[in-house]
Amino acid sequence: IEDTDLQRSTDESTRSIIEGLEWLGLDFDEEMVFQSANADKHRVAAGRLVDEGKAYRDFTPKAERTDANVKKDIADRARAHAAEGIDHRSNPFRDLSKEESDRRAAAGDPFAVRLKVAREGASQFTDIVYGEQERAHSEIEDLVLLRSDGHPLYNLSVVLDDIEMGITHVIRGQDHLTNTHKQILLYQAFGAPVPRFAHLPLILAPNKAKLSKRKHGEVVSLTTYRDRGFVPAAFRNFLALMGWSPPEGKEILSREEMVEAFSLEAIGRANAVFNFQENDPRHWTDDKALWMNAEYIRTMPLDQLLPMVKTELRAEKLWREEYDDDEREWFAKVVDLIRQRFFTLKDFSSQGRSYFSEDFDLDEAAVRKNILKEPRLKELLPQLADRIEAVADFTAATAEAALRAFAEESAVKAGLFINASRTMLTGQSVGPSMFDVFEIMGRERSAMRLRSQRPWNEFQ
RNA sequence: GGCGCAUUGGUGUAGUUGGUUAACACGCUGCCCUCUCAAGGCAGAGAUCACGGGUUCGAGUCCCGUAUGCGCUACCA
Repeated sequence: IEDTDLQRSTDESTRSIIEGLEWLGLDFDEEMVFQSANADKHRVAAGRLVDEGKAYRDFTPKAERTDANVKKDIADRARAHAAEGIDHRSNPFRDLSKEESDRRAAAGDPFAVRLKVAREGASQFTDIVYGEQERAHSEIEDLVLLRSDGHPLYNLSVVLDDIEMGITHVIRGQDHLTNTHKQILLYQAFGAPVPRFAHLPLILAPNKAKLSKRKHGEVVSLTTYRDRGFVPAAFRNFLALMGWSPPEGKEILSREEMVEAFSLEAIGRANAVFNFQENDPRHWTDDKALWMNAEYIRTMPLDQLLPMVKTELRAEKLWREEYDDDEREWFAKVVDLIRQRFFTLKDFSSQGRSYFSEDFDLDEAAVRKNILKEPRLKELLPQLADRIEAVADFTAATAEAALRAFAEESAVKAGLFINASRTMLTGQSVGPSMFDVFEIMGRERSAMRLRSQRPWNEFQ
């Protein structure tokens, strides 16, 4: 956990990272290391570099900058320096004698510690994703290792911790590609072997801006996907496809298959756009992510889905202990039936509500189209309820036979009864095959709902 | 301002060492199936491979330039 900047790194932010990884099923084998916990060691190491002459104390007073205008500041200063013909890297303290430096430090003058970057030469490395990288030392400023308050900075801390942990491969965002050269200089200063690097393309917002929590809100947070009904494996699968593609072209991959198929070499170099429309609830996140989630919901092993549905129903106070006990089989059948057209786990408690509770809404458009449009239904539906109730061995097939027979007697199309029944029983105009719904709802409940007066009471 | 990285249909990507009609997934359109909506099946629209030069018999693939986007250039990470 790279939390060297204690002001920005909050418990909240690290908890969100950890929860997100856990939810995705990305667990880890070793202990979690907090960079901030090793600050003392990092300070000592920087001091050693000063003693060896590889770093120096900079007594220049700290320049105050705000996050908002750093980029502009940097550009402005670079322009000014170029105009006046001064080397922006020049620093009067770089070549201060050791005695003078020690004397001022002992006198209590505040100082930052900077790495003394060679003026000549270049650093290079082979990135596993981006290939050969080279950067002249003249492009690298004498980076600050320790702030004047003694606080170690990120570039120093990562390198030191990675050396201590024996890290062999550093895999991170492309935003660190050019920083890597500085870190290599540090590995060399400490006489440690340089690890392999693999930089990953970034994920951009639809307007191609870098995706950030501040600008794009909850759509970037993993916990959002958990809370809005994503199956972890589905989102993990979708995410894996941003910037990487499986060699065989098969896109739906289990964790095991992904481990098998994955290689750093197959990662692309262009940033990926995460396609979502902030103000459209139907497209609140990437369409393909939504599709992938639906695909998982309808095809994953039922016994893996059931606990997720249980959690969802419980959160919405729709869960009954019988579903784990006497009605276990029934519950599994309902879920299997309705999951076919659901996109998120949330749908089980919203669109699927009528299967688990008598307290469900009637969709007004559905009621008008399927029930109120045909006035005779007010008379016929209760009669249909009688017929349904009279069915001896109640199944989808026998319910269908009864309904069709009554339709013929009443000289109406079966479709009229079917669509009306769907709305009476589920409140909706769409859903699974109606006879399966009858069977699932059962004889009593079906008859009772067919006799309901709600459509006329609520919409007339 | 300097340096770096990238650029294939709306989105995610595939396109081996340059070689026929640029492939797949999502999305979109139509048809079939059908009690509705999905799913599924079939068909289809959509890309002058950012632009301009060059090398070559031949370039999405190689070279140069331009543009655009992103990143770094911080006593942020």
